[in-house]
Amino acid sequence: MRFSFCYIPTLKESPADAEVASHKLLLRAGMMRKLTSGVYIYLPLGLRVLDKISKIIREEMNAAGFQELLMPMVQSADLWKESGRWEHYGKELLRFKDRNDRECCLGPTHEEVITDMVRGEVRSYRQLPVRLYQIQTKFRDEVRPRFGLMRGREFIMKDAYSFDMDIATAEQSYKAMYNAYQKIFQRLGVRFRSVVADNGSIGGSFSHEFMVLADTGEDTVVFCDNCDYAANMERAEIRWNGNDSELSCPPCENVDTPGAHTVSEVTKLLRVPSAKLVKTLVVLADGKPAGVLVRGDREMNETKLKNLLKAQDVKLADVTTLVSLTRAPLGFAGPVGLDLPIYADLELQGDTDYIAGGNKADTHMKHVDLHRDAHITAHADLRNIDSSDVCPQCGGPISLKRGIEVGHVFMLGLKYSEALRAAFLDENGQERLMIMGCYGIGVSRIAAAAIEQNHDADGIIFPPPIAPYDCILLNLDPNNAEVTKTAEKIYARLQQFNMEVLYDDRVERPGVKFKDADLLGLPMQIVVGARGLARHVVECKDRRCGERGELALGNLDADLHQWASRVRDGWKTSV
RNA sequence: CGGAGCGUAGCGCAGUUUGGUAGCGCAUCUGCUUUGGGAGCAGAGGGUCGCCCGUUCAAAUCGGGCCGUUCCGACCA
Repeated sequence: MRFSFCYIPTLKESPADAEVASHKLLLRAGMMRKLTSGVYIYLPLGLRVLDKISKIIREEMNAAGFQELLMPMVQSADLWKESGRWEHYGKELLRFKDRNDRECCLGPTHEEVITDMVRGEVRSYRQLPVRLYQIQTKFRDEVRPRFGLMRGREFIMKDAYSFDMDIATAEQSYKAMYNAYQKIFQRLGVRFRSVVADNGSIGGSFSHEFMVLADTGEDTVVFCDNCDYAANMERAEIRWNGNDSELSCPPCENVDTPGAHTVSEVTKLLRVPSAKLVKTLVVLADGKPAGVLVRGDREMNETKLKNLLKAQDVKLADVTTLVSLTRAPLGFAGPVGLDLPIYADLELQGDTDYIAGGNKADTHMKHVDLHRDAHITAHADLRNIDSSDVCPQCGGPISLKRGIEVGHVFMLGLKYSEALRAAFLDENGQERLMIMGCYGIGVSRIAAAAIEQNHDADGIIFPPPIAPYDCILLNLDPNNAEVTKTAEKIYARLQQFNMEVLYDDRVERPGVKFKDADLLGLPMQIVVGARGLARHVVECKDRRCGERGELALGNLDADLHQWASRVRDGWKTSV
């Protein structure tokens, strides 16, 4: 493609509203523009990247036995009411009414639509399994869109769905997708890990996430340094050694702690480590209040609590509710005498003699023995794992890293087939519900994640599999007949080799072209200029490592091939 | 939803404190020179200062309301 024919509006400066590298660079490289919050126009170059990603996904999905279809973005509310998600999905579901006053929504995901279709079609176990996917625009009215393509409201997603007759074949579908995802992310050229994950509002029985590792990731991922354990922090279990201590504890008593609302204020005042404190959090689980106890140096894990209480929604109680329940100002809630169901973190079963809030202004309580002084409804794993914990699988040391979720596979079980009555007759003529799975990949998010992982001060460094072009060819002096003749010849030759080339034939100064070439991040640069021609060579550069070389005009084909494979191989070893 | 910031030419910003003719850099257009890492000189075009209401002789500037947008938090597949 000739640059002079292209719409590639590059920018020298980053727009002020871009915060992270991928957002800035996608804008600067002329790959996208913002229309409104969380909604972007994909410009020609950006679209090529999305197409490359989609092509790889399609190939692996097809190879895994899934067929592509395309479902509508506009959906009727009826199906969502039937599944129960019209009430539970929350404000992310963009709802509106059509001219006949019928309630509709924009599809944030398609379990309802596809299950409705399949239940109308499939009657017999002979028709199963059904394995389908689509690549389509989704809309989720996110509370806080941010970081450009990383968390948009409108975004492109590949979503796949499987319907099986029994658990065994459903697990085959799941396994097929898990393996396909491994291949897809390997082929895309991103550094990633699969981790055990929580099912969240999609529901179902178990799931894995595929995480691109990058500091700007919004998720925290836990890895074992010894074994293959890897999990999302939301989900990472804590190994508790169960050291029930029989230490005697003196009777509890109040202690004045004027103005000490926070754990750090209390520890400072009483000169004790924060591990000797019990933090009492009052939460509302689907509107019902409950107390949650974790050690002073720990963080509560909302996902674990939500799963324990089987609640749709868990949040910290607002101050008014808190004050009326504890009869004390914020910061002085405690378990003793608190008339609520109380859930305590596992490790609080062990030691005794804690300091806790006194449910009274400016008062804490010391020598608290939770067994003796409080009514604990249940003990459970309710806190976030941290780097002082050990691997729940092998007991080895763990490390925490940031990740960007680019894929998620779910075993749904009966969640939707039950709600929407997706049933079939088995070989005995018995009616049974289909076992479902669903599998998502954030196509547009991958583009952002890949750039987060692969860029430098000069611009993007595309992994070759998703680069919009394989190569950029710079004609440094379009007014020089000899230079132009050679550049045109190389341009034609590259195309004969089936290389995708962006030919910079613009009447611009060399510096402009060099800067744009680095910014766009195409893997290989070929430079045709008078200096090189005087020595019967053109120059080339590997964008990734910056290595430069020369192609002899007399041996062009062979030299080109050698460089192209060098750039490819150099990339592979760096992933 | 809570907190904070921002909104002035296509982009990046100054001007707002202390009201008085709308500015700078980049980009764009014309001409000349230049031509291997975002050129130089000369000239030109381009803005209802987010919107509405108010105060004032006079509002980008002061007051009120609204809208948009970004960041932090809460939330999230």
